[in-house]
Amino acid sequence: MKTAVTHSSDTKQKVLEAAAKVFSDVGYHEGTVARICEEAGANRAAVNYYYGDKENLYREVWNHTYRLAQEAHPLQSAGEEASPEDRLRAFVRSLVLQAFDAGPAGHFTRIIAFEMTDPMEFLREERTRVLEGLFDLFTGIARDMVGRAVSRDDLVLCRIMVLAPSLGVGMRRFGCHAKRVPHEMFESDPEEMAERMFRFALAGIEDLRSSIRRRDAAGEGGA
Amino acid sequence: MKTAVTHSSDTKQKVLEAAAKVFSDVGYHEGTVARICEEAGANRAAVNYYYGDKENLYREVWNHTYRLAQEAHPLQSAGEEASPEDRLRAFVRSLVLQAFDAGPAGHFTRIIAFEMTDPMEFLREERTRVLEGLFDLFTGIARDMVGRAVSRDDLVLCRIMVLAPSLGVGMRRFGCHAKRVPHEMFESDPEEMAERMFRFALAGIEDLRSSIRRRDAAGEGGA
DNA sequence: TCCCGTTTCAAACAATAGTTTAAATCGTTT
DNA sequence: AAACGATTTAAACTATTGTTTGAAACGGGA
Repeated sequence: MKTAVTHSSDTKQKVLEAAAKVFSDVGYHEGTVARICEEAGANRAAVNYYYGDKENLYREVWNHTYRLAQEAHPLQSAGEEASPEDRLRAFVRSLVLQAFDAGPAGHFTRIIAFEMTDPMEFLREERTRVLEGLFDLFTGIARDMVGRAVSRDDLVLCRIMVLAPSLGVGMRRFGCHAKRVPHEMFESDPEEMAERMFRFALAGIEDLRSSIRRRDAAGEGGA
Repeated sequence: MKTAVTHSSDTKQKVLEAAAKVFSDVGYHEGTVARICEEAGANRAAVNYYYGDKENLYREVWNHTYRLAQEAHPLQSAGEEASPEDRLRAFVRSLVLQAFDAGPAGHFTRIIAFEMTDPMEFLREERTRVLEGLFDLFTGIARDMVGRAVSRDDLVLCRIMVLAPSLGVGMRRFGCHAKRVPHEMFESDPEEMAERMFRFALAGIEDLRSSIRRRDAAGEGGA
């Protein structure tokens, strides 16, 4: 059977992988189809032939690299029954390992970084889906850790203090002047750095929790 | 006197300000000279006439907005004699206030965000100067807070955990799906949020310090 | 071998954006 | 008012880039 795609050349896949590499390296605008096709060893017309246009290729890269990152370092690894602390540890660990993955699974973190500062309008749907999932997952963990009396600002505070470093760690330039990806940013390995980042965040969250307790106690006492 | 520039039209200044707004909004690539000149109420050729080319205009915008941000919320406000805690408080506060400044002084934070993910090669010098100053200033504070036995990784940890949120707070998209600048991200005012971010960071750093003490004590005991 | 759909390719095309140019305008000085 | 330099303007120019096109090459059935 499979009448049509008999010798199914792997050009399509090659283009996708090259695009993932290029886009994660220099972003959508500077990632020209000429360069992508060159790195894929294909003709310039390959992008349009297989993916219609550049925007659609970018969409496919987004979905593809997201899947790769999730498969390599899934965010939901700690089950629902685990303690909030362990769930946060697993959460931070996954993001950091994704960021430092030197292979294709590491592309997604850098693409997300581009999308945070310079969101592509045509990717709104896909981006929103992923980001909302990420934020919701984290918010659930933070809510469980801080306790019932958590306010909206408390959650935003946690989000900015935990997510910004966890995502930003894969960003260029945080290793001061790393040329490209800062894999040599830490002397210790990513696993250990993830654990240390988790502990830093944990201390902040526990401090927040106790300050909320004080705030509530004072509020009840004064009322 | 002033033979040449007698009626010195303010077009040059208008273009600079429009460029600052546009570049901080959509970045270098999407910030076309056409749009900049339109917003400045000037002719398309104004950029080249007054600034030579687009790259040079961007450079001027970088320096100009940096100066504005520094004048509005100077980073060195706490003197050398202040306690490390107070210096960190002032440091975080300045960055957060810069990020949330709704006027021209707020542009720089967003331009820096673009430069972190997508650094322009031709800006290397200027960018390095600013970033190195920022990193060095923070490193000095962190070193004083954590103590003598601080390692390189300790400092990188602090940098990523404190700088990423302080810079990232001005980034789009951290307010989940804010259309553009997330000034409505917090319910409380920037001053209070800065204080809370400082306290969160402080807890993390103090935890780090005590864990280093334990590490050293164990090391000496075991040796 | 011939046919036919698929894939590859080089060239042409169209759109965008930065830059240049030369003429026109304006304000000041003489 | 004439003259001069500085500024503004519209149009042309150039380079880049995404896309389209039509022909050529390929590979497996009939």
